[in-house]
Amino acid sequence: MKELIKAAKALSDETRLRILNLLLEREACVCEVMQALGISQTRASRNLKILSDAGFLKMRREGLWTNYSIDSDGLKDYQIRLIEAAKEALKDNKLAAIDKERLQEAERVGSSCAGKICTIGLSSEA
Amino acid sequence: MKELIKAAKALSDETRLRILNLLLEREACVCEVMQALGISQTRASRNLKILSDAGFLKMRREGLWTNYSIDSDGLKDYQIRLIEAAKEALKDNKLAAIDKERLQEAERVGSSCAGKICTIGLSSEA
DNA sequence: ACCTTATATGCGCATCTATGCTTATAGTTT
DNA sequence: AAACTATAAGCATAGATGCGCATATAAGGT
Repeated sequence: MKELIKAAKALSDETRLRILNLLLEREACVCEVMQALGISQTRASRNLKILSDAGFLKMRREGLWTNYSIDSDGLKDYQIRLIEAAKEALKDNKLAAIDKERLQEAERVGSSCAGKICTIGLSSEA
Repeated sequence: MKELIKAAKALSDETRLRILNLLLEREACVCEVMQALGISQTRASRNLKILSDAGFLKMRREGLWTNYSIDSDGLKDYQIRLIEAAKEALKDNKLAAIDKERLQEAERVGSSCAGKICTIGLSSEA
C-alpha cells in the first residue's frame, strides 16, 4: 500500500508527468530534462529523484552526467499499469508533445546554459 | 494533464485507496464506508467526494443515504488503467482484505453508531 | 411543523509538498 | 592539485492537503 501511494504521489505532479513523458521517448540526463522542460536544475534533479524513489526510473552514471531512464526491467505490474495510464492520458497532450520536440534539440550541457532556456509555449494548461 | 493529476492525487492517499478497494467489491453508503474503515463520518464523506471529483465514482441518492459506486460506464481509459493498477497493488494487502470483511458486517446506520466502531487490526502498515 | 438521521461543508490547524537559493559532492580536464 | 562542470542536498518558505469540530443541509418519520 505504501508503495502504491508513493507511486501515485509521484505521478500527481505536472513536472514529473512531463519528465516521465520525456523518458518514455528515451533516456536523458538532468541537463537535457531541464532544457526540454525549461525548468531549473534543482527542480529537474529533485523530481527525477522522486520518480526514481517511487521505482519508475533507474539511473546510470556516464562521466559527469547522470542518465535517467524508465526502469523497464524492474517495474512491478502495478507500476507498468500506472505508466500505461499516464501514457494514455498524455497521448494527445500539447505540452507533452512540445517537450518531446524540445528534447531533440537539447544539448548535454547544464546550468551554464540557463540563459538559453526558452519558455515559449510553456503554459501549464491542458 | 490536469485531470490525470487530479486522478493520481486522488489515489495517493491511504484512506481513499481503502475506499476504492471497498467499492470495487460493491456499492456502499457513507455510513458503511466509515464503519468498514473505522473512520469518522467527515473523513469518509470528504474522501468519497475527492474520489468522485476525480471521476472515479458516481453517487445515487436513496432516501437518507447516498450510495457511492465505481462509475464503470463513465470511466475514461486512463482511469480504468489507474484502477487496475490499484487493484493489482492491493490484491494481497492485509488491510484491504480486512476492510472488505468489515464491509460485510457494516449496517446502514451512521454517526450514531460511532461508539461501536472497532479499530482492531487497523494499523496503517503494509 | 417538528424531530431524527444521514451526509455535506466552513473553519482552523498541523503537516506535507514543491521550489528557489545556496552549498556540497563527484567526476573531468589541464 | 586546481579549476571546471554536472548533479545532489540543506535550508527556508509559500502553498496545498488531511482531518477534527461544529454546523448546515437534505430527506423521512411522527
